[in-house]
Amino acid sequence: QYGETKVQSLQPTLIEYSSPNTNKPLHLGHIRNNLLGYSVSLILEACGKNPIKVNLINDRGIHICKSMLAWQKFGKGETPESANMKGDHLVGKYYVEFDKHYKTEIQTLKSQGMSDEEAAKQVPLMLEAQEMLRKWENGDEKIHALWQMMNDWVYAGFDQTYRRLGVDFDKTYYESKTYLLGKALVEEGLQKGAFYRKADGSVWVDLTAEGLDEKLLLRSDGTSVYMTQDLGTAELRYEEFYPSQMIYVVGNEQNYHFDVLKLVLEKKLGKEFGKEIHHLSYGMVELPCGKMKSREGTVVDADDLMEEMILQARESTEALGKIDFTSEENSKLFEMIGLGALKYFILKVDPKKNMLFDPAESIDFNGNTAPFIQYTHARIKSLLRKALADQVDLKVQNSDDIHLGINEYDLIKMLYAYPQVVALAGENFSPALIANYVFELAKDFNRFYQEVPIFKEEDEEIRRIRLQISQFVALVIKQGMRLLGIEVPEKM
RNA sequence: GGCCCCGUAGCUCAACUGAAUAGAGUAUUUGACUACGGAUCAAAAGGUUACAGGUUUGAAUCCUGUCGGGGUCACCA
Repeated sequence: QYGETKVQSLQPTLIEYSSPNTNKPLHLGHIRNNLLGYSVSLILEACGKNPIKVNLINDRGIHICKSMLAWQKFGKGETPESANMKGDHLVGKYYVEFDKHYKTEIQTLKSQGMSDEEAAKQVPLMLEAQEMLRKWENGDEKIHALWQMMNDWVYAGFDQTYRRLGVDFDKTYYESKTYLLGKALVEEGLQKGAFYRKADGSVWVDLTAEGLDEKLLLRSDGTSVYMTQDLGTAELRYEEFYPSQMIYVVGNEQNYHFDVLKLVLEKKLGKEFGKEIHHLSYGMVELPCGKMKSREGTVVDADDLMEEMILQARESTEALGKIDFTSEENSKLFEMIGLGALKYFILKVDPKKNMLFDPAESIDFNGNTAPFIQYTHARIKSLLRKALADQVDLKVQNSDDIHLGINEYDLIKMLYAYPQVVALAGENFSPALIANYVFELAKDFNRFYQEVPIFKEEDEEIRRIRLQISQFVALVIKQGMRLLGIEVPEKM
């Protein structure tokens, strides 16, 4: 029952993760982000904290206008229904479409003798997109209707992806509603003399004394930038929840951004809550060919990947000839194994580190993998079913006078360590610690299982002890895997 | 170029934050009771922890330098 306590009166711990853009579907990088955020929230909960999961959807800006414009120009009224496509994929298709036309137009301009820079400034399609953004910001009704419609398509798609991945949120913020925040803080900083205004009206903060650069906080036209919004959003959340900690699950490419964010809040503005911000920075998922780039089509799509994993689980299971279940049980099992393998593959790596994903070799089902652990669990459950059928009483009668073998001793020691592992994982925000522990436990059990007879053991008392150890191992495996967001089957 | 992160078996990852012989998985080779479920287990082999110095009783871990890889330095988010 580790992990089931939740003290409501505790100050909450805010954890932001996922934070997608609404111009394209989720990919492998988001998967690492989502799995981490969700798992860390479960681990914190198990450590007696009160996590609140929040998502901040980037639903406005030039990139969304690109998709909108491309759809308007080339879409011929296509909808997710008419195209028989998930909404996020459809919108993503037009984002790519925009880029294609953009490149053609820029080529045309260059062939007319323009320089790269000149051409980039004058691409008609880009000018139109910028015009669209201006209209959006001025509240143009038609543009807002289009924006709303296409975003709704995307949300429907995201919901499906999130649900399949098994993650959720307590609260969702939309950037369209928060992007104006932070201006008051900028004003405050100006009055304190922490920031300064340049001749063109733009506002800056000088962090050169802290070893960083000068950073823009407000454009010369008075509009806010990413940093401004993040300052404002942090304050908003602080006032809304009074959290003891605010965790941001964001890739390590934004380390610099968060250094600045903390510095500005803590040192420049003297905000206490700046201290409570923690950037849970995770490494990138690299492909054998290098970094993922959406424009070059080298992204691994989240939906495709999940589908592929589940398919592989099916094939492996059928190859092993284990299909004496009903078809409904089957599909549930294949999801459990396929998604389990994917989640474990990603979570077992230290979050801080970059990791490699090779689609060709795909994800193994043997060795240090979720299916291995799931198999161990299923096997123990099978033992326990047999014990139940044979009406074996698991209760150890006389625990004083028992000689444990080295295998039993090791397993018991291992089981005892579990709460410490969870605590450590909580302190370090590292699901990997739990993954590695559970794997060790499963491995130790398999050795035990292989080397030591259970039902064939003649001494009744020893038999009971072995069964009980098995039962506990299964329990801890199940609990540990649950903290990774991975389910574990009764049989497989 | 400035700043930040990383470099551990062929490959993918560990190493309780400075401790004793650097561990797993995978790939390779070999073996396992007519099975309590073989998606398992056992064994062999695989390393000068990128390199060179330094600190320490003790370094993969801390410091300095070199080489190699990545990130970041937008009036994008």
